[in-house]
Amino acid sequence: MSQAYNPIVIERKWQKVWDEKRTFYASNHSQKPKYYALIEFPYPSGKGLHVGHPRPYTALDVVSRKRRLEGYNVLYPMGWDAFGLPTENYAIKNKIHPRIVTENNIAKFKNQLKALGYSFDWSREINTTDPNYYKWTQWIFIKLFEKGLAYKKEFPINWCTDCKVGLANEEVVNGSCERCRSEVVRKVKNQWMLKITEYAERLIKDLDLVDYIDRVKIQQKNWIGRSDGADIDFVIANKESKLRVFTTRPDTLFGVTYMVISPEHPIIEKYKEDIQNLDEINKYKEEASKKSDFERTELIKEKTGVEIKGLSAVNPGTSQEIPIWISDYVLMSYGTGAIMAVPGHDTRDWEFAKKFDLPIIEVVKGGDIEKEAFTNNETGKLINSDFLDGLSVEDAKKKITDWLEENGLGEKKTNYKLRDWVFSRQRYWGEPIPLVNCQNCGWVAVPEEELPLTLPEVENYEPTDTGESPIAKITEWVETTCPKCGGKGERETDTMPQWAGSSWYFLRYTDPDNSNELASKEALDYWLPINWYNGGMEHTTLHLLYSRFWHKFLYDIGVVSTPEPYQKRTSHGMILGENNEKMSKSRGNVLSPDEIVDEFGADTLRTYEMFIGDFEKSVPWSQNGVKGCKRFLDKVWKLKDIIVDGDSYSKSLETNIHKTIKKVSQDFESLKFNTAIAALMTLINDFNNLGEVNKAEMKTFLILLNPVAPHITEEIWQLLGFENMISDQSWPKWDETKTIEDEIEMAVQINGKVRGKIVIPVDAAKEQAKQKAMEDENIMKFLEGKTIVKEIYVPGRIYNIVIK
RNA sequence: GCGGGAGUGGCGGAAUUGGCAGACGCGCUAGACUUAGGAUCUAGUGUCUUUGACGUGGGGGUUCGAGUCCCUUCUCCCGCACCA
Repeated sequence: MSQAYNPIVIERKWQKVWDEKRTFYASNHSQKPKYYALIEFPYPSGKGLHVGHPRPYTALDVVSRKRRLEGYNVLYPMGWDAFGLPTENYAIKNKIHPRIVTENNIAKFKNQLKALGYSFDWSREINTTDPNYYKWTQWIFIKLFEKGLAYKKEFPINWCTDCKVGLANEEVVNGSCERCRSEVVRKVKNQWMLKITEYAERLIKDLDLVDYIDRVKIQQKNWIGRSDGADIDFVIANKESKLRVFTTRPDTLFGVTYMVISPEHPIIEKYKEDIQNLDEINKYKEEASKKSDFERTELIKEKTGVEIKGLSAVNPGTSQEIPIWISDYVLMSYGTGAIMAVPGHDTRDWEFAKKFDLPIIEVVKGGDIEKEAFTNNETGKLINSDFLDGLSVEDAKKKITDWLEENGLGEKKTNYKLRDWVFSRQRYWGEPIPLVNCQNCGWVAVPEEELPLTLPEVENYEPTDTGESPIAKITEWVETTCPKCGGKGERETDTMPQWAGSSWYFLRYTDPDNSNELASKEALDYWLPINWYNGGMEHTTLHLLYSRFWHKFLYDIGVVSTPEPYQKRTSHGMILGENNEKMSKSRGNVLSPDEIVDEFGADTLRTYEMFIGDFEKSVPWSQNGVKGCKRFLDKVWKLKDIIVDGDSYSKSLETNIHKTIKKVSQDFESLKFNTAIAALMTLINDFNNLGEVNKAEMKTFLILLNPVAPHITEEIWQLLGFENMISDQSWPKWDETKTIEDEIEMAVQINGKVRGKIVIPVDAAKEQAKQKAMEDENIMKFLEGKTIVKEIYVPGRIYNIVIK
């Protein structure tokens, strides 16, 4: 009788062996083909890991371990995305330096991760708060600045009233702070911005170059929000100025019966002398400005607006004079801040026109514009539109755009919803923005040799209500000399957002200790692109988009050689609490991996994380499910008791083994970890039903299971006296011809209903199947007295007899 | 409203893409072993009026055959939200 399965002892033992042997260290110089697998590095919060974290980590650990066995030089690194507000808030509350808090949290996270036996190359561990790291974050910022992609702008930003910090558009959810759920208000601030919009088109187009799951591509495309149309100039009657609008439906030009401009539109100020109802207009403007964005979106039901009396525009199609209105449903931040209103064919314009009794003209036939706007642009035909009459919407768009361009009235135009990235944060725990403001020279970059520009020590990290970073109070740090002219200068006191350090971290892993460059060209060229990157859907329009932008910029300045950082992107579903609710401290359903490891072992946790359900969907935790996986590993452990000699697969198991190799190999590649494990469970049931397993079969089984449960499989391998370690073996291959059973059980249907089963050779002819079927009592019973009308025989699949 | 995804046992989920629905696991039932069982093993487990019928959210259709394809409809989840 063998000893009992003791995961605690076994797991510590093998983790030590892997550490000492540097089993999973990746080499930058290898004859093997490279493979770079990546998961999103965690933010080391004080709470430690919860059982949701290991899901993606285990998945790519499985892939990484499989790749190594397949002969690849694999890089699977880990690090810490450690700048950020929670740490700073904790530091403020407990009066501990954020650096210390970060260190402690990292130590905790690292211990937890180590206990799970991941094949990370720990020699490449990085930390975004390490000055040797953020030196290069600052360096990239300076490059962006030098290329004109970082600029400072007076800008109404999203200000979180609780965090006291400006937020990116991407960080505002339903008018509140993504992090703390507090109200977000508009606050005009001078902010550093990054011109991500300059890359909008490439960020869409280059999605064609990569293999991302569809929902990620779609979400990014929607976020960037490309729309094609035209800019059209409307002359303001009896004035020099023109009112430029953007429209996606230039074809409806003849249906424009009025215009609407945003309350903030500069034309109002310009022609205020001519406006007869200026008081009314100003009152409306004031009310609009008081509304927060939250209110604006909440109160979308009823449209409001005021006609600007004294000004009117001329429709360039019809040459008729049309009124100009202001309304807050037109946003200054998109397009030109003015629209041409086509109430017949735009829902919002239709509502507005109905409410204010403005004329509605039908210019596309096909709907009933008395009842609602007709917006279908596929079936409609143009009418009441002069030279466009009779054309389809698509053709009319082309023709009118050409006409506008020929007559100097407008031009083809593409707009994007994507906005530039608000890059300033008024907090302490972030990378200092390495710029100096000089009275003579303006903004000047800190010279490269002075990087990193480190954070100064401060008395306290409290954010200020004035919206200034706590660093602003450290005058000896702020006051400096201009790097350019040597005159008096002041440092920028805003810091970078949390997303900065994570926008390029995957590059640093390739060469983490380099002090001359962010990474050597050689290392970057060797490892890039990342072959497989898995991460959360919540980062699709944040980190994933930002890092693609930075990577493209680095590509443009010759730092990296691939236009895209990630060749493949997948995403995991969330793990919910047992009560089917999102795990959170307030709900009290947070589960730490430590508890599972202590009670069942890391291999059980890893197996369960992979077996729990569809990898891409969210799924509730089940403690019983964990036990089931422990039982499975107990069974694996006990296989030692039924092992027999044999250096090739036995006849009775050969097909099963080949089938399992195929299934597991393929499923590990396609995120179907659950069915891969199910196949291994089935195989072990077969072993037990047979009462024996030979050494050749056992070896294959252990290697197949190894990526999921690495400790127990190495231990059994050693206990059985097999050569070397599993990590030195090769991934088993399957023989396609051997995955097919010689004989199969085939269902025999009568009129589509299963009435019997026959056992026949897989490649048997119809006659043979028929003969067998006729021997079946039940089938004969159904055939009795009936005529066979038709027979469908699909070899290896089905035999269906149609009778009357 | 727009975009994306999903509806299959008591639960998590399978189904070679049009070919035996419910693999695998959990749970449950019975039995064995046991001082004991929240351990282990064995057998069973979609529903029903059980030689059979019904069954993949509902309704219709195509087909020898539909969870899978087509039409229609309902429900839920996620993302965006007056983007002209």
